[in-house]
Amino acid sequence: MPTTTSASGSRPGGRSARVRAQVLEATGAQLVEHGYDGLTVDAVAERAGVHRTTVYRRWRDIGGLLADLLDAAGDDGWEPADTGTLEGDLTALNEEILAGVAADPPLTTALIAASFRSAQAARALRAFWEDRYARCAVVAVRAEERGELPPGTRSRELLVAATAPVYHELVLLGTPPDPHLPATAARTAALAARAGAFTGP
Amino acid sequence: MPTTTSASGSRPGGRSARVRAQVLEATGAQLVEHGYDGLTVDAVAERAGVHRTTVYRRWRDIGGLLADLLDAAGDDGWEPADTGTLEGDLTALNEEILAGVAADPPLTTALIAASFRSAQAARALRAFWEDRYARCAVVAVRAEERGELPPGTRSRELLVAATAPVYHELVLLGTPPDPHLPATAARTAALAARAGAFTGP
DNA sequence: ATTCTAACGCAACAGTCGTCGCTTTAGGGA
DNA sequence: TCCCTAAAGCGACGACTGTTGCGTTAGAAT
Repeated sequence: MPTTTSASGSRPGGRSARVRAQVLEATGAQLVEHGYDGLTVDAVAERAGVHRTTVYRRWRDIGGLLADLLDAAGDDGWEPADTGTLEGDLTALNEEILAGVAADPPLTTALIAASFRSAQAARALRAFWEDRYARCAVVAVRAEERGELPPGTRSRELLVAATAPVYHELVLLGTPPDPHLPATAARTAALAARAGAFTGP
Repeated sequence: MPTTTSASGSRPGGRSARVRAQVLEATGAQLVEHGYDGLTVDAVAERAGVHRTTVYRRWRDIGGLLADLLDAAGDDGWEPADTGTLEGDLTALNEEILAGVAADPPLTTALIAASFRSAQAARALRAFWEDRYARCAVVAVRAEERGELPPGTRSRELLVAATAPVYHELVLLGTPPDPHLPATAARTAALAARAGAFTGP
């Protein structure tokens, strides 16, 4: 997570960039240590050694902070695992999701919660997810090349079918993490995909 | 939505019940008219013609109000539609979900948002959903009886697989409502179920 | 080196949220 | 009918959030 990203304003060098780096780092640290409820603008500002008004002016609210954090995080070089089978790839993906959602501190949940309070955070989180799904398209491509899938399979639908149950159980239904939920959801989606559920008009 | 439910306290008659009815009705009306952001304890109290502290003492926060509202709503006689086919039943269910989430005012979204702020609201919402899933079990039973499904299909898994993509797309990913999302998600889940994805160990 | 200005620091402010101690009232029981 | 008490009313309070006007500073331009 590089913190040297240049600010987009007209004075990128020196202080602005430094303040941004300090504040974003403080945001992440505060979120990790005290969860979403402990994530107030005041706490972040104090932790970053910066005045409250500076944060309010540049980021508007906590949602803005998280959005900025997410934009930076989205630029990492993440790629889906390549296990050799469609079901294996989807399972690995779901296991990452499960680990992320069930993690302590609940970073993902905090971001989702924030997205309900801040349109800015919501946009950033959705962009992050869409980017992730786009990167995962290769999973379907590989499966097609191996002959595991009918040609023309719509990767996004397949990926949503595979991952949605994990999010749904953990985030919305609040069921305790089931260690083989990732595999069963992946298997179900792979089965449907092989049967052609995501091809055709 | 009957508002004559008796309060569970030790003084059920008269004032307590009247206040509860007034406050719950005001909560619903305020939510419908001004959305979740306009749903403050103060606004509800004023609307109900009741003092702020009364609301804070009996319901603690907005989450408590919504939880109480949900408990009342869960007692309706809702039943899943019976269309004659598994896929039809699941599609109808998904269409109800889509309508609920995409509705204006966004009642469902407001409840979900509240569940991230209030553990009480979260519990109530989850109980509501589990109750709905339990009532939907009959969909799988009917399908089994028609020979559409292998015996021993786990209804909850099937229902989650069918409905999760709808919630995921609309609530988390924020994609605009796709009118045939309900049908495609239902078809996918039904396909997997027929192939035995939800049977066995 | 000097100047100029975008960005930050600062203090005071209004608005909101949730709590507390006390008083008043309604309604159930004798 | 009278009393007793659970519940509601009331005002004040502290904590937090977000804004504004103004002074200060760092660093970019020349």
